[in-house]
Amino acid sequence: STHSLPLIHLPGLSLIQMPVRIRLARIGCRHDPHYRINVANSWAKRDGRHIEKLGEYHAQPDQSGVKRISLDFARTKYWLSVGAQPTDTVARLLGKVKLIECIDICRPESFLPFREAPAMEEKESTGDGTARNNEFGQHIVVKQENLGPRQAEGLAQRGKIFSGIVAQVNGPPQHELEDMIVQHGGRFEQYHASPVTHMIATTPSDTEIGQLQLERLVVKPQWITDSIRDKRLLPVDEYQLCAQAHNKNPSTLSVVKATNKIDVTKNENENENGSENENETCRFSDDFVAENETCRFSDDSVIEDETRRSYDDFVAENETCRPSLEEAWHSDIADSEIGTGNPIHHLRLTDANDPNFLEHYFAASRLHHLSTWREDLKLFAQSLMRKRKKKLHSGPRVLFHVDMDCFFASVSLRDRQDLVAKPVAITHAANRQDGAMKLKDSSSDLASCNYAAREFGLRNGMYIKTALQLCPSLTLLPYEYEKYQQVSYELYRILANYADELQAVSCDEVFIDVSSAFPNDPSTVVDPSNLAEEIRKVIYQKLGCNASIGIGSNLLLARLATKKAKPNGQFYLKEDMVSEYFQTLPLSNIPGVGWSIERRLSENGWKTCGDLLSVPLSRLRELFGPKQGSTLYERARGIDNRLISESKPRQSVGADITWGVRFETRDQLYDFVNRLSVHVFSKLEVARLVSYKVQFRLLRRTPGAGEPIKRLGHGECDAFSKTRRLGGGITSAMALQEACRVLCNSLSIPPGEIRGVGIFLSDLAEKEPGPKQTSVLSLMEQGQVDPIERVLKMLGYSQDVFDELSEELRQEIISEATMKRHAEISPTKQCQPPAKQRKLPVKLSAVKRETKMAKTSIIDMLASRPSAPTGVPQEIDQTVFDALPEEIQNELREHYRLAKPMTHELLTAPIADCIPGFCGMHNIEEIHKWFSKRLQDEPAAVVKVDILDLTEYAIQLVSLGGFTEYVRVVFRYIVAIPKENVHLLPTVQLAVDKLQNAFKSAYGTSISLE
DNA sequence: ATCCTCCCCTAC
DNA sequence: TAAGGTAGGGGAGGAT
Ligand SMILES: Nc1ccn([C@H]2C[C@H](O)[C@@H](COP(=O)(O)OP(=O)(O)OP(=O)(O)O)O2)c(=O)n1
Ligand SMILES: [Mg+2]
Ligand SMILES: [Mg+2]
Repeated sequence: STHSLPLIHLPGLSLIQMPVRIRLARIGCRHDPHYRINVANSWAKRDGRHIEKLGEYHAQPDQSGVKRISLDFARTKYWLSVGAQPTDTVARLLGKVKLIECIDICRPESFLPFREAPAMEEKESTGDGTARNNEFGQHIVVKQENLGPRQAEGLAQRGKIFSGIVAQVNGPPQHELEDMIVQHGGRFEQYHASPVTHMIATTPSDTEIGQLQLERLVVKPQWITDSIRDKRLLPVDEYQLCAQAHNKNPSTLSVVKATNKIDVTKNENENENGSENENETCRFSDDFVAENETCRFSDDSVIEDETRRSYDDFVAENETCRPSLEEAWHSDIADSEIGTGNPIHHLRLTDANDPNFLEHYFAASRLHHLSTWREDLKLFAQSLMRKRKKKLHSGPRVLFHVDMDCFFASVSLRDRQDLVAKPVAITHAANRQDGAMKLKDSSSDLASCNYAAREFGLRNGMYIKTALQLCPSLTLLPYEYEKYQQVSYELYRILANYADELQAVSCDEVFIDVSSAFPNDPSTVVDPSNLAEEIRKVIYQKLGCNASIGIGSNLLLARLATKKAKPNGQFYLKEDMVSEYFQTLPLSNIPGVGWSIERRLSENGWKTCGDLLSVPLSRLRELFGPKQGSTLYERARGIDNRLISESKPRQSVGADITWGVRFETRDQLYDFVNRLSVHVFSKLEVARLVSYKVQFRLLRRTPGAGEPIKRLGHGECDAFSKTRRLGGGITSAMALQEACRVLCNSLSIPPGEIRGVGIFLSDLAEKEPGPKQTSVLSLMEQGQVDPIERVLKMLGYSQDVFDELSEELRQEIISEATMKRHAEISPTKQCQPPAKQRKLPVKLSAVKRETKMAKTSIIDMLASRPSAPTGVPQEIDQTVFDALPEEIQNELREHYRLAKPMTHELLTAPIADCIPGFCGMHNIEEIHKWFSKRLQDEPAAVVKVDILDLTEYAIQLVSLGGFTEYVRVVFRYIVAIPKENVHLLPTVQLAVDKLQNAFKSAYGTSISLE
């Protein structure tokens, strides 16, 4: 029966790419490594989710010196027969037990003696496995049958008790429970942050690992086992660990009701004027606001000096003639509150007055993710391309525009093969508990829908209620941000292998220049489609999702070609096709032509690119301005002179919240502005930039506008902004808060009217301008930095400490280290080192004076290590130590002796027992060492959890009180991580935000680097 | 001319 | 319930 699987047609994909692997997953502890032999999607993490377990392999010999392997022969044969690819190691194991030749032993779970370990050098077994000679390295050819990637069918045979269940297992026996869940149709998540439907735990403490589980359904493991026993999904009631955790208490419920009541009233009001419609493309307003009226509040008043006029003054003056009196709904809120005596905002957790609003909001916001990923990926792309040597190519340009098909939907559908052919959409509405009845009113956004859904007219960005009208059978799936991010970074890595140049566009979209893959001679005709095909195959194989590729000789053509290529295809828009292709191409298809410009064009009767051919350039410039006019003129003709990856460094850093903003008092507004300031300043710090200019913006509900169509949305609004330059730069979060408060006051908008708040910093400069770039980075690129590294390593730190030093000190270190290196290299200078070394100015005292980070970390390192016989700290490489000038050696020894009693109190903190991975660690050096190793050994997804764990630990210290300096050291360490590991930027920003939040709620102020 | 401030628009 | 963010291009109109 396993061979009558339905076929899925996947054009252009040969079977060899079936992305199902048979591979090892490491389980067991450090000293008893053993491995599970799993069937898994090739894009899954090594120890992550698998489709089916086939057996186990014990790398350590047992007492009788035998290494044991257990294997379900029948299932293994089945998987091989449908094209699952064993990894090399597994192939060797299978070869050893002769399964590859399909011997007819079919004893499930049988143990076989296995005397020699195969080599364990492949990626999946990073553990402690030492590479050995590979005696079993014969290549195995696995029979490919005509089945395509229907890998999950094996699982279908087991029934789907847990279909739709996403569990996070916290207590033991974790792996076994996860296995059971997967084998019966469910899924599990490893990370605290991931959305799950059920948490499985034996004791309440198991759920305290993260702090986000408060609202989750927590059930005992028995629920799993009993459900499997009864072959059906049992109700959770009797298995809930702690009913409180899931059921809201009655008082909360009643408040929710009260809130709804008000919403109903508001909705009724809205239905009468109901001016906002969903098809509006302009986010803030339907109509253009008359010029010179946009700032009427500040214009009407006689404010000259913004700093001298407080908001209080404004309110006092306007108390008697409040412009908002006519705006009924605002009074409604105030009235109901007074009437019930029930301060709603205290209990309504979803709006901006919740102190944790930003954290929760950002965690859930797709557009926030999209934006931050884009910035991070720009840097990641740079770092990827820096490592590749530049190829020069003078032949014709060949540009690929690579874009994942229905990205969010595709990622989710990897694990839901049953849904691929059905219409599917990714949306927050998928998390709704209540029935489908209410979904048809949902104003939740549709982020991404698959192509089956698009046949019904569904489009990204629609409201769910609209989508359901067009397609009642639509399946809704929730966001899975972790996965999108992982796929994005992997996509970039893959494409960097093919690219001469690479330009990040978004998390699912990249331009690459692949010209050098083709001959210089323009007369030779080579079809770039083959290369595109190959890249798409690799993407599918590695990521399990389809990409489409547009090919063109400039960015515009490549971009337009992608539209035609989709889905799951490629298209070469050759230059000789341009005139025909563009004649009928709607102008709205030109990137940069959106809703507004399209309308202005159509007002002149221009709809297609062909229509613009007869319009003189001068006319277009007259109508649209010099730049936009010229651009339109060129784009309509297929002309695009932009160069790929020609991007300036970042020009601005900001944050903009236009959802959930509902203030009733001035203090609420200020509190929120303060929290947003902290966030923006920490973004600036993580980006290692300084800024000299603040722009503050408020969205004000347009007078007379109806209620927003989107729940807690901004509705129809006008935007008001003020800018302020700070000569000395914005030096702290508090300075930013002050600046924002001033600007906020000068805008003079009643809090109840505000629907959005934005803070944007510009006039940016590198935090340590000049020297940092020219010295450290360039030296590192030239490979001249090793002596510095040795010195710094010896000090227990690397680049991050170095960058904290003053310019002079760094310069000295560099010059000395460079000379030292030359001395080492050149034998003729052997006589010189003593003199040089004597001058080496890397004095610990100077270093310590310069930075607290260096001070604390060095002293801490010294304090935390017992003395070696020579007086050399054990962790310092003796040869490195010996190579140091005597002066430094002495200084090290001296500090080593002195430091311990002095600093113990300051620099040790309670052991973080509750944080996995940090057990027993209580000083920064241990943590640093741990991270250095993890950064080297572990994939980003794992280090990411480490960082979040460390953050949790720091947050616990904060809530304990005290340990401020220690937390600061941890904070600085975290902030420094992305400098060498750009791919961790998203995590670090998240961690920093969390830490800042915790610090602020404990101490009322954010923590600073200094 | 060029810069500055306050916007608007666009893309994902 | 719902999570409508953000960086960059650019225009209008005033100041320099
Ligand atoms: N209004 C939008 C547009 C996009 N996205 C997110 C979800 C998309 O999956 C992702 C990529 O955007 P694309 O424009 O590339 O759209 P898709 O990849 O979903 O579909 P397509 O096949 O058209 O590229 O960005 C979003 O959340 N909201
Ligand atoms: Mg896409
Ligand atoms: Mg895209």
